[in-house]
Amino acid sequence: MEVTALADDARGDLFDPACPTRGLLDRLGSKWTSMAVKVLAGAAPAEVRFAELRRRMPGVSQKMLSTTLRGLVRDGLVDRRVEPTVPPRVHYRLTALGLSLEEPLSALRAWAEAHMAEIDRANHAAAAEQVTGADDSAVL
Amino acid sequence: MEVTALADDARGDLFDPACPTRGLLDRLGSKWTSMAVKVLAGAAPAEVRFAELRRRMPGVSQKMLSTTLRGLVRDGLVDRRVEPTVPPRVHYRLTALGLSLEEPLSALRAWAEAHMAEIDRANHAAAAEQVTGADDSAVL
DNA sequence: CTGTATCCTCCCCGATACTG
DNA sequence: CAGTATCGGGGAGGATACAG
Repeated sequence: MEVTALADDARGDLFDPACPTRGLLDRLGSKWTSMAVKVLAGAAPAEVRFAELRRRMPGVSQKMLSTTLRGLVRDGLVDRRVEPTVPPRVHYRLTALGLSLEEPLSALRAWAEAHMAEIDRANHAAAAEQVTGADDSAVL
Repeated sequence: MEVTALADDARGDLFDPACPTRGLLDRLGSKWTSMAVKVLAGAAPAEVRFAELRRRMPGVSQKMLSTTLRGLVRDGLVDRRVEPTVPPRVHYRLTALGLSLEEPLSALRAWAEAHMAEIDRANHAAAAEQVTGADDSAVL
């Protein structure tokens, strides 16, 4: 692996200071991050083990869960505690910073649950216009 | 181009109903979406023209702005109004749905502005541990 | 049990050029 | 002015195998 250890998980040196939101959304946008935060937040302040975390995130692979958690730990949003047994047990929990993120994030989740169906309908309507020859005057 | 017109902008038939948040974050995660919403929300209820929008989003290309806006229109978050002049003028503004998204989204922006620097520091600290041989006892 | 190492595929996004 | 068409690089992320 050599010197590549430096660039290991680095997602670039962040972003344009004028728009920190992009840096945050790049992270939350990665497929499993928000779900991991959700599960960890739901269990807080208790810890969650790797396998348990995986069970609560249907569809995630070992690799992606590992990668996701490493990113969160690196960002200081999650704490990682290793129980030095054989086999090892690894526990994760949100840091104070991670917990503080849960608040605005849950607001976004609430919006999603309330309005994503509407977005879904808008998409299907747009698709329908395509097949009907973009005849928008008759829609509805 | 043929029948591909159907699949044109379709980002899949959405997502697992159990997690509408993923569908939303997939959209907000795309590079220019959140910025476009921000600019449009800042101008609301006024409309913003394509070129003006582009000026307020430093670094965006014509193609990506066009693609981003098309996605937002398709999702029902943005309205598009064409002034049939020569050359044409096209105006964009958030729909009621788009405006409602701005609320939780601005909360996320506030969190980002308040805490991304901290995440930045955590990342640099993690990088530093790599070069020092993971000696975390001496950090700080 | 909790990871890491490879390989490989898909698609996001940027650059560039062209159109009405 | 407001787009669309095309090409190409690079990274996200899934499958699989292996390790401590």
